Amino acid sequence: MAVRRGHIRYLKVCEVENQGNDRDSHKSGSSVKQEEYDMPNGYEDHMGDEPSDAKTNLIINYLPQNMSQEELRSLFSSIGEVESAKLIRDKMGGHSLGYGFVNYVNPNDAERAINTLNGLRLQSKTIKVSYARPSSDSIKDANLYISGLPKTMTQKDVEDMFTQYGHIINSRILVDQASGLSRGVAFIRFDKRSEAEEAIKDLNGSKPAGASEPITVKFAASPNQTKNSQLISQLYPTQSRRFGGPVHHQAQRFRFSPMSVDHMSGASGMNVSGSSSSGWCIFIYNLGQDVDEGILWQMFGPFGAVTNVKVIRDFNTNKCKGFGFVTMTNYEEAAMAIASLNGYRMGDRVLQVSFKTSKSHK
DNA sequence: CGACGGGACGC
DNA sequence: CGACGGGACGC
Repeated sequence: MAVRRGHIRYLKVCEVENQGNDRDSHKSGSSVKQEEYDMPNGYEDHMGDEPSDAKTNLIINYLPQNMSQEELRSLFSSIGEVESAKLIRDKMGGHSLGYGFVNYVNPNDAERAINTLNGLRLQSKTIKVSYARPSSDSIKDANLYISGLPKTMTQKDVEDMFTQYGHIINSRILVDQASGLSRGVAFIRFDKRSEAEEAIKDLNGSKPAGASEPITVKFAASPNQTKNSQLISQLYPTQSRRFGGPVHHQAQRFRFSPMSVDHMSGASGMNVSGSSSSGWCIFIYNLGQDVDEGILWQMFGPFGAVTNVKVIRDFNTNKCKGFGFVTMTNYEEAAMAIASLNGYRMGDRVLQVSFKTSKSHK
Protein backbone atom coordinates (compact mmCIF):
# COMPACT_ATOMS: atom_id res chain seq x y z
CA MET A 1 0.00 0.00 0.00
CA ALA A 2 1.61 3.19 -1.12
CA VAL A 3 -0.25 5.32 1.33
CA ARG A 4 1.00 4.80 4.81
CA ARG A 5 -0.47 5.68 8.08
CA GLY A 6 2.61 7.67 8.77
CA HIS A 7 1.41 10.33 6.42
CA ILE A 8 -0.91 11.54 9.02
CA ARG A 9 2.03 13.00 10.76
CA TYR A 10 2.26 15.56 8.03
CA LEU A 11 -1.09 16.94 8.87
CA LYS A 12 -1.33 20.63 8.58
CA VAL A 13 2.38 20.99 8.26
CA CYS A 14 1.99 22.12 4.74
CA GLU A 15 -0.85 24.50 4.84
CA VAL A 16 -0.43 26.61 1.81
CA GLU A 17 -0.18 30.31 1.92
CA ASN A 18 -2.52 31.84 -0.57
CA GLN A 19 -0.48 34.33 -2.51
CA GLY A 20 0.34 36.21 0.57
CA ASN A 21 -3.08 37.50 1.34
CA ASP A 22 -5.32 36.10 3.93
CA ARG A 23 -8.15 38.47 3.67
CA ASP A 24 -11.24 36.88 2.38
CA SER A 25 -9.48 33.63 2.31
CA HIS A 26 -12.63 31.61 2.17
CA LYS A 27 -13.27 32.83 -1.29
CA SER A 28 -9.98 31.93 -2.80
CA GLY A 29 -10.92 28.59 -4.12
CA SER A 30 -7.87 27.84 -6.15
CA SER A 31 -5.41 27.21 -3.46
CA VAL A 32 -5.47 24.09 -1.48
CA LYS A 33 -5.88 25.80 1.77
CA GLN A 34 -9.37 25.88 2.98
CA GLU A 35 -9.95 27.51 6.25
CA GLU A 36 -13.63 27.33 6.66
CA TYR A 37 -15.23 24.02 7.00
CA ASP A 38 -18.80 24.94 7.30
CA MET A 39 -21.41 23.36 5.15
CA PRO A 40 -21.82 24.21 1.51
CA ASN A 41 -24.17 26.98 0.61
CA GLY A 42 -27.70 26.55 1.68
CA TYR A 43 -27.13 23.56 3.82
CA GLU A 44 -27.49 25.05 7.21
CA ASP A 45 -30.86 26.40 6.40
CA HIS A 46 -32.90 23.30 5.82
CA MET A 47 -31.42 20.41 7.59
CA GLY A 48 -34.65 18.57 7.33
CA ASP A 49 -34.55 17.73 3.66
CA GLU A 50 -30.91 17.57 2.79
CA PRO A 51 -29.41 14.33 1.70
CA SER A 52 -28.33 12.19 4.60
CA ASP A 53 -24.70 12.38 3.52
CA ALA A 54 -24.58 16.15 3.65
CA LYS A 55 -22.27 16.06 6.64
CA THR A 56 -20.48 12.86 5.86
CA ASN A 57 -19.66 13.05 2.19
CA LEU A 58 -16.37 14.63 1.21
CA ILE A 59 -14.81 15.52 -2.08
CA ILE A 60 -11.10 15.02 -2.36
CA ASN A 61 -9.24 16.99 -4.98
CA TYR A 62 -5.71 16.98 -6.34
CA LEU A 63 -5.02 13.36 -5.69
CA PRO A 64 -1.83 11.92 -7.12
CA GLN A 65 -2.36 10.38 -10.50
CA ASN A 66 -1.37 6.91 -9.42
CA MET A 67 -3.46 6.74 -6.29
CA SER A 68 -6.03 3.99 -6.41
CA GLN A 69 -9.49 3.93 -4.98
CA GLU A 70 -8.32 1.40 -2.44
CA GLU A 71 -5.54 3.70 -1.34
CA LEU A 72 -7.97 6.55 -1.10
CA ARG A 73 -10.22 4.52 1.10
CA SER A 74 -7.34 3.34 3.19
CA LEU A 75 -6.05 6.82 3.81
CA PHE A 76 -9.41 8.13 4.92
CA SER A 77 -10.19 5.05 6.95
CA SER A 78 -7.43 6.13 9.26
CA ILE A 79 -9.84 8.77 10.53
CA GLY A 80 -12.92 6.68 10.92
CA GLU A 81 -15.24 4.20 9.33
CA VAL A 82 -15.69 4.92 5.65
CA GLU A 83 -19.05 4.11 4.20
CA SER A 84 -17.83 4.44 0.63
CA ALA A 85 -14.88 5.73 -1.33
CA LYS A 86 -15.02 6.54 -5.00
CA LEU A 87 -12.17 7.56 -7.21
CA ILE A 88 -13.35 9.28 -10.34
CA ARG A 89 -11.80 7.89 -13.45
CA ASP A 90 -11.81 8.77 -17.07
CA LYS A 91 -14.72 7.12 -18.79
CA MET A 92 -12.76 5.73 -21.66
CA GLY A 93 -9.26 5.17 -20.44
CA GLY A 94 -10.05 4.47 -16.83
CA HIS A 95 -7.22 6.55 -15.48
CA SER A 96 -7.74 8.69 -12.42
CA LEU A 97 -9.10 12.18 -12.90
CA GLY A 98 -7.41 13.21 -9.68
CA TYR A 99 -10.41 13.54 -7.45
CA GLY A 100 -12.84 11.39 -5.60
CA PHE A 101 -15.48 11.11 -2.92
CA VAL A 102 -15.30 9.67 0.53
CA ASN A 103 -18.45 9.19 2.52
CA TYR A 104 -18.08 8.53 6.21
CA VAL A 105 -20.48 6.77 8.47
CA ASN A 106 -20.05 9.39 11.13
CA PRO A 107 -20.23 13.14 10.53
CA ASN A 108 -17.65 13.72 13.21
CA ASP A 109 -15.16 11.70 11.27
CA ALA A 110 -15.87 13.69 8.14
CA GLU A 111 -15.15 16.88 9.99
CA ARG A 112 -11.99 15.46 11.44
CA ALA A 113 -10.92 14.29 8.02
CA ILE A 114 -11.19 17.80 6.73
CA ASN A 115 -9.31 19.18 9.69
CA THR A 116 -6.53 16.69 9.47
CA LEU A 117 -6.21 15.60 5.86
CA ASN A 118 -6.87 18.80 3.97
CA GLY A 119 -3.55 20.08 2.76
CA LEU A 120 -1.87 16.75 3.18
CA ARG A 121 1.01 16.25 0.81
CA LEU A 122 1.04 13.10 -1.17
CA GLN A 123 3.93 12.77 -3.51
CA SER A 124 4.00 15.99 -5.48
CA LYS A 125 0.41 16.88 -4.72
CA THR A 126 -1.30 18.69 -1.93
CA ILE A 127 -4.75 17.28 -1.56
CA LYS A 128 -7.83 19.26 -0.81
CA VAL A 129 -10.52 17.84 1.41
CA SER A 130 -13.88 19.53 1.69
CA TYR A 131 -17.53 18.75 1.99
CA ALA A 132 -19.05 17.52 -1.20
CA ARG A 133 -21.92 19.55 -2.47
CA PRO A 134 -25.07 17.55 -3.04
CA SER A 135 -25.05 15.89 -6.37
CA SER A 136 -27.13 17.76 -8.86
CA ASP A 137 -27.22 18.62 -12.50
CA SER A 138 -27.29 22.28 -11.58
CA ILE A 139 -23.70 22.23 -10.40
CA LYS A 140 -22.35 20.67 -13.54
CA ASP A 141 -20.83 22.62 -16.41
CA ALA A 142 -20.37 25.66 -14.23
CA ASN A 143 -16.77 26.30 -15.16
CA LEU A 144 -15.95 29.49 -17.04
CA TYR A 145 -13.10 30.35 -19.32
CA ILE A 146 -12.12 34.00 -19.34
CA SER A 147 -9.65 35.48 -21.79
CA GLY A 148 -8.44 38.92 -22.67
CA LEU A 149 -7.87 39.90 -19.08
CA PRO A 150 -5.38 42.62 -18.32
CA LYS A 151 -2.23 40.87 -17.28
CA THR A 152 -2.08 42.99 -14.21
CA MET A 153 -5.20 41.43 -12.76
CA THR A 154 -4.64 39.06 -9.90
CA GLN A 155 -6.71 36.10 -8.96
CA LYS A 156 -8.44 38.16 -6.36
CA ASP A 157 -9.17 40.92 -8.85
CA VAL A 158 -10.82 38.43 -11.14
CA GLU A 159 -12.79 36.87 -8.31
CA ASP A 160 -13.94 40.28 -7.20
CA MET A 161 -15.28 40.84 -10.68
CA PHE A 162 -17.24 37.61 -10.68
CA THR A 163 -18.28 37.10 -7.10
CA GLN A 164 -21.49 39.06 -7.40
CA TYR A 165 -22.88 36.41 -9.73
CA GLY A 166 -22.69 33.57 -7.32
CA HIS A 167 -20.57 31.37 -5.17
CA ILE A 168 -17.13 30.79 -6.61
CA ILE A 169 -15.91 27.27 -5.99
CA ASN A 170 -12.54 27.60 -7.59
CA SER A 171 -10.56 30.00 -9.70
CA ARG A 172 -7.25 30.14 -11.44
CA ILE A 173 -5.20 32.44 -13.57
CA LEU A 174 -2.96 30.89 -16.16
CA VAL A 175 0.57 32.16 -16.15
CA ASP A 176 3.37 31.90 -18.60
CA GLN A 177 5.61 29.09 -17.58
CA ALA A 178 8.84 30.94 -18.17
CA SER A 179 8.04 34.38 -16.86
CA GLY A 180 5.36 33.54 -14.32
CA LEU A 181 3.32 36.42 -15.64
CA SER A 182 -0.38 36.20 -16.27
CA ARG A 183 -1.46 35.05 -19.69
CA GLY A 184 -4.67 36.98 -19.31
CA VAL A 185 -6.62 33.77 -19.14
CA ALA A 186 -8.53 32.51 -16.15
CA PHE A 187 -10.96 29.85 -15.05
CA ILE A 188 -13.73 30.37 -12.58
CA ARG A 189 -15.93 27.59 -11.37
CA PHE A 190 -19.24 28.63 -9.92
CA ASP A 191 -21.38 26.57 -7.63
CA LYS A 192 -24.24 26.66 -10.09
CA ARG A 193 -24.35 26.66 -13.82
CA SER A 194 -27.02 29.35 -13.69
CA GLU A 195 -24.60 31.61 -11.86
CA ALA A 196 -22.05 31.07 -14.57
CA GLU A 197 -24.63 31.89 -17.20
CA GLU A 198 -25.42 35.17 -15.53
CA ALA A 199 -21.76 36.05 -15.41
CA ILE A 200 -21.43 35.34 -19.12
CA LYS A 201 -24.41 37.49 -19.96
CA ASP A 202 -23.08 40.36 -17.96
CA LEU A 203 -19.35 40.18 -18.41
CA ASN A 204 -18.69 38.73 -21.81
CA GLY A 205 -17.51 41.53 -24.04
CA SER A 206 -17.21 43.92 -21.14
CA LYS A 207 -14.12 45.87 -20.21
CA PRO A 208 -12.67 45.56 -16.74
CA ALA A 209 -11.97 48.84 -15.02
CA GLY A 210 -9.08 50.48 -16.73
CA ALA A 211 -8.86 47.92 -19.51
CA SER A 212 -8.81 48.89 -23.15
CA GLU A 213 -9.98 45.62 -24.61
CA PRO A 214 -13.09 43.63 -23.79
CA ILE A 215 -12.82 40.23 -22.21
CA THR A 216 -14.30 36.97 -23.37
CA VAL A 217 -16.33 34.99 -20.87
CA LYS A 218 -17.63 31.61 -21.90
CA PHE A 219 -18.09 28.13 -20.62
CA ALA A 220 -14.85 26.26 -20.41
CA ALA A 221 -14.34 23.38 -22.70
CA SER A 222 -14.81 20.03 -21.11
CA PRO A 223 -11.46 18.50 -20.30
CA ASN A 224 -11.80 15.74 -22.84
CA GLN A 225 -11.78 18.21 -25.66
CA THR A 226 -8.70 20.12 -24.67
CA LYS A 227 -5.39 19.97 -26.44
CA ASN A 228 -3.87 18.12 -23.60
CA SER A 229 -6.20 15.20 -23.76
CA GLN A 230 -5.95 15.24 -27.50
CA LEU A 231 -2.34 14.36 -27.11
CA ILE A 232 -3.23 11.69 -24.65
CA SER A 233 -5.76 10.21 -26.98
CA GLN A 234 -3.06 10.17 -29.59
CA LEU A 235 -0.67 8.40 -27.34
CA TYR A 236 -3.26 6.01 -26.07
CA PRO A 237 -5.65 5.52 -28.93
CA THR A 238 -8.82 4.05 -27.60
CA GLN A 239 -10.93 3.00 -30.45
CA SER A 240 -9.12 3.95 -33.59
CA ARG A 241 -9.47 1.73 -36.60
CA ARG A 242 -13.10 2.60 -36.32
CA PHE A 243 -12.53 4.51 -39.47
CA GLY A 244 -10.24 2.04 -41.07
CA GLY A 245 -6.67 2.81 -41.79
CA PRO A 246 -4.92 3.91 -44.90
CA VAL A 247 -5.52 0.65 -46.67
CA HIS A 248 -4.35 0.31 -50.19
CA HIS A 249 -7.61 -0.53 -51.83
CA GLN A 250 -10.42 1.65 -50.79
CA ALA A 251 -11.93 2.38 -54.14
CA GLN A 252 -15.22 1.28 -52.79
CA ARG A 253 -15.38 4.33 -50.64
CA PHE A 254 -13.70 6.70 -52.98
CA ARG A 255 -15.72 9.68 -54.02
CA PHE A 256 -14.55 11.86 -56.81
CA SER A 257 -13.53 15.23 -55.58
CA PRO A 258 -12.42 17.95 -57.92
CA MET A 259 -9.54 18.73 -55.66
CA SER A 260 -8.25 15.34 -54.85
CA VAL A 261 -5.28 13.49 -56.26
CA ASP A 262 -2.79 13.80 -59.05
CA HIS A 263 -1.89 16.76 -61.15
CA MET A 264 -1.32 19.01 -58.17
CA SER A 265 1.15 17.18 -56.07
CA GLY A 266 3.35 20.18 -55.54
CA ALA A 267 2.15 23.05 -53.45
CA SER A 268 2.63 25.29 -56.43
CA GLY A 269 -0.86 26.11 -57.55
CA MET A 270 -2.50 25.54 -54.24
CA ASN A 271 -2.05 28.79 -52.48
CA VAL A 272 -5.74 29.41 -52.25
CA SER A 273 -6.83 26.02 -51.10
CA GLY A 274 -5.90 23.92 -48.17
CA SER A 275 -2.20 24.42 -48.29
CA SER A 276 -0.22 26.47 -45.92
CA SER A 277 3.28 26.59 -44.66
CA SER A 278 2.35 24.22 -41.90
CA GLY A 279 0.51 21.65 -43.96
CA TRP A 280 -2.73 20.96 -45.71
CA CYS A 281 -5.92 22.14 -44.13
CA ILE A 282 -8.95 19.92 -44.58
CA PHE A 283 -12.54 20.99 -44.10
CA ILE A 284 -14.98 18.52 -42.63
CA TYR A 285 -18.66 19.26 -42.82
CA ASN A 286 -21.78 17.69 -41.36
CA LEU A 287 -20.31 16.65 -38.07
CA GLY A 288 -22.70 15.93 -35.23
CA GLN A 289 -22.98 18.40 -32.43
CA ASP A 290 -21.23 16.14 -29.96
CA VAL A 291 -18.08 15.40 -31.89
CA ASP A 292 -14.87 16.46 -30.30
CA GLU A 293 -11.27 16.80 -31.34
CA GLY A 294 -10.49 13.27 -30.33
CA ILE A 295 -12.83 11.96 -32.99
CA LEU A 296 -11.03 13.95 -35.65
CA TRP A 297 -7.70 12.61 -34.48
CA GLN A 298 -9.06 9.13 -34.72
CA MET A 299 -10.48 9.70 -38.15
CA PHE A 300 -7.45 11.28 -39.76
CA GLY A 301 -4.57 9.91 -37.75
CA PRO A 302 -4.50 6.58 -39.57
CA PHE A 303 -3.83 8.32 -42.86
CA GLY A 304 -0.66 10.05 -41.80
CA ALA A 305 0.79 12.99 -39.93
CA VAL A 306 -1.86 15.20 -38.39
CA THR A 307 -0.61 18.39 -36.81
CA ASN A 308 -3.83 20.05 -35.76
CA VAL A 309 -7.52 19.40 -35.39
CA LYS A 310 -10.25 21.86 -34.60
CA VAL A 311 -13.92 21.48 -33.94
CA ILE A 312 -15.82 24.71 -34.45
CA ARG A 313 -18.22 25.23 -31.61
CA ASP A 314 -21.05 27.50 -30.75
CA PHE A 315 -19.98 30.13 -28.32
CA ASN A 316 -22.73 29.55 -25.83
CA THR A 317 -23.40 25.87 -25.98
CA ASN A 318 -19.93 24.60 -26.79
CA LYS A 319 -21.60 22.23 -29.19
CA CYS A 320 -20.08 21.54 -32.55
CA LYS A 321 -21.51 23.78 -35.26
CA GLY A 322 -21.28 20.99 -37.77
CA PHE A 323 -17.82 21.46 -39.13
CA GLY A 324 -14.18 21.36 -38.29
CA PHE A 325 -10.67 21.43 -39.67
CA VAL A 326 -7.77 19.05 -39.75
CA THR A 327 -4.26 19.93 -40.81
CA MET A 328 -2.08 17.23 -42.28
CA THR A 329 1.57 17.57 -43.10
CA ASN A 330 1.81 15.62 -46.34
CA TYR A 331 -0.27 16.21 -49.41
CA GLU A 332 -0.49 12.57 -50.41
CA GLU A 333 -1.77 11.54 -47.03
CA ALA A 334 -4.22 14.40 -46.91
CA ALA A 335 -5.53 13.50 -50.34
CA MET A 336 -5.90 9.89 -49.30
CA ALA A 337 -7.77 10.90 -46.17
CA ILE A 338 -10.11 13.08 -48.18
CA ALA A 339 -10.70 10.42 -50.78
CA SER A 340 -11.46 7.90 -48.09
CA LEU A 341 -13.44 9.98 -45.66
CA ASN A 342 -15.50 12.14 -47.97
CA GLY A 343 -18.91 10.58 -48.03
CA TYR A 344 -18.15 8.64 -44.89
CA ARG A 345 -21.23 7.87 -42.92
CA MET A 346 -21.06 8.83 -39.28
CA GLY A 347 -24.19 7.81 -37.52
CA ASP A 348 -26.96 9.12 -39.70
CA ARG A 349 -24.84 11.79 -41.28
CA VAL A 350 -22.78 11.72 -44.42
CA LEU A 351 -19.60 13.69 -44.02
CA GLN A 352 -18.21 16.01 -46.62
CA VAL A 353 -14.46 16.19 -46.58
CA SER A 354 -12.35 18.38 -48.81
CA PHE A 355 -9.44 20.73 -48.78
CA LYS A 356 -10.34 23.94 -47.07
CA THR A 357 -11.29 26.72 -49.43
CA SER A 358 -10.13 30.24 -49.00
CA LYS A 359 -11.83 32.66 -46.73
CA SER A 360 -14.85 34.08 -48.42
CA HIS A 361 -17.01 32.31 -50.93
CA LYS A 362 -18.52 29.03 -50.03
C1' DC B 1 1.97 22.97 -9.22
C1' DG B 2 -3.79 20.28 -9.00
C1' DA B 3 -9.28 17.99 -14.07
C1' DC B 4 -15.18 19.72 -8.58
C1' DG B 5 -19.43 15.84 -9.66
C1' DG B 6 -19.97 9.36 -9.50
C1' DG B 7 -23.46 6.27 -8.57
C1' DA B 8 -27.69 4.89 -7.13
C1' DC B 9 -31.62 4.68 -4.44
C1' DG B 10 -35.38 2.55 -10.55
C1' DC B 11 -40.27 1.24 -12.47
C1' DC C 1 -31.88 22.62 -46.42
C1' DG C 2 -27.36 23.50 -43.94
C1' DA C 3 -21.38 25.18 -45.32
C1' DC C 4 -14.71 27.16 -44.47
C1' DG C 5 -11.75 29.12 -37.75
C1' DG C 6 -8.21 32.03 -35.88
C1' DG C 7 -4.94 33.36 -29.05
C1' DA C 8 -4.62 31.58 -25.26
C1' DC C 9 -8.65 25.45 -22.15
C1' DG C 10 -4.93 24.41 -16.87
C1' DC C 11 1.63 27.47 -15.16
